[in-house]
Amino acid sequence: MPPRALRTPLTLAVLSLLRERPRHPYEIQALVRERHIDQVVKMRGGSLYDAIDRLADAGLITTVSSERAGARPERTVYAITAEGTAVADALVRDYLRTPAQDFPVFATGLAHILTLDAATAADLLRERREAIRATHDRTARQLAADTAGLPRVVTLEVEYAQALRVAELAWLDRVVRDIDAGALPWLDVADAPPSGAP
Amino acid sequence: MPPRALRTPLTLAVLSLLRERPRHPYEIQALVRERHIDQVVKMRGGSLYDAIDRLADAGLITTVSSERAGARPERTVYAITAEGTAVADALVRDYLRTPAQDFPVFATGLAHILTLDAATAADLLRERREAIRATHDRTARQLAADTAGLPRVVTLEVEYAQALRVAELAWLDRVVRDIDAGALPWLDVADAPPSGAP
DNA sequence: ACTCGGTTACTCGAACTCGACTATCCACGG
DNA sequence: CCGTGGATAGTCGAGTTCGAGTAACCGAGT
Repeated sequence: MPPRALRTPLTLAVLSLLRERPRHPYEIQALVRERHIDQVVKMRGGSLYDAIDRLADAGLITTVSSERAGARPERTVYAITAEGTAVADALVRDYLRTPAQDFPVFATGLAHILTLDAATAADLLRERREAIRATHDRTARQLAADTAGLPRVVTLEVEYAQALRVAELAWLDRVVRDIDAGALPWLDVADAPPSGAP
Repeated sequence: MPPRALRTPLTLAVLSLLRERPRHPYEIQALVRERHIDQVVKMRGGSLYDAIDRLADAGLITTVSSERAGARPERTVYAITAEGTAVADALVRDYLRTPAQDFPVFATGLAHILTLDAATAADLLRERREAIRATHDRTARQLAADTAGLPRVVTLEVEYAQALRVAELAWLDRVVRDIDAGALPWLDVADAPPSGAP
């Protein structure tokens, strides 16, 4: 099992794109944007080049050629190796099978909600709800348009994110209503440390 | 607005604990574990000390004293400053109001599901469902026990995570059923790049 | 002709993260 | 009384991430 740094969402994206055919880093970057993979995988600036270097050092990908068009910087083309394919496969299985410890920042916000008063909290949650509702509606339209062209299996991750959005909307609705109705008793900050379970 | 590195879930946790009263780093670390804040906020080894150093450099917290008990390492006690309190407040509001771009690794897995065949994928998703179901049941019992003691408002983030779990379970049920029934047409890998939207 | 913005294609250093390590004290069994 | 394991408290350096910078090319205007 290769080290942690070779088993990240970004390295998986790289391996997958190289699985289709050899490419150079910039092409990968462009594809990640074009196919909206960056909505699912965090990719910022130079970290892609770093990831590719690591993969090459570990032998999961190899240099195929080094073209140069004019006096522009060199383009190194990489291809996936057998080990790379194996790792990619194992990674996909892992990601699907094992629920990971994600740390959504909203949960952090909720853990500290008692530093605010009830009315303010309700207002903020309402704002959040509207923002999510907007994203939801946009995604719904997009998914509807897709069903006319794309097979469902290629947009599963969008469908999943949408399902979570629906659930969060419903949850926010309930909580906001409860706060407004006084059905969610508030506490004085001094009494209650902003914590989780006991 | 302070830089990104001072506006992370971990720094917020530190600021919140110091809001209660001055503490030294190890005490903060212990509290984070004790109150299960580490279920919501990523905290590994020395990163806490790094975060505290940064907060101190930026003046959001200050050294109050440096006790030494016996020949043990020194314990530096920190307290929150007015700026620190302001930043913590703004952060909580931000986290509650603005839906963030989280990157759940499961979505990455889904984006690459076509590198597997349908039967394998269904098996993996079933495994995932059972794991989540287990967590769900454990959490449900814990929440039920809490209602006898803790006010609901202090376990909101647990309730939220649970709501998302329920939604994911339902979604997984549907997808697994559809795959089993052949109602989710699969594609040949060659035809379909593992991508998101068009 | 000239420059202006956009695209191509990386490079680099500063900042950040993380796990492994250090070192002391204390309680307790043998 | 001696060692052993856990709690106390933090250090360190190697490895990673990130944003800003560099630098050439290209087409469309003016």
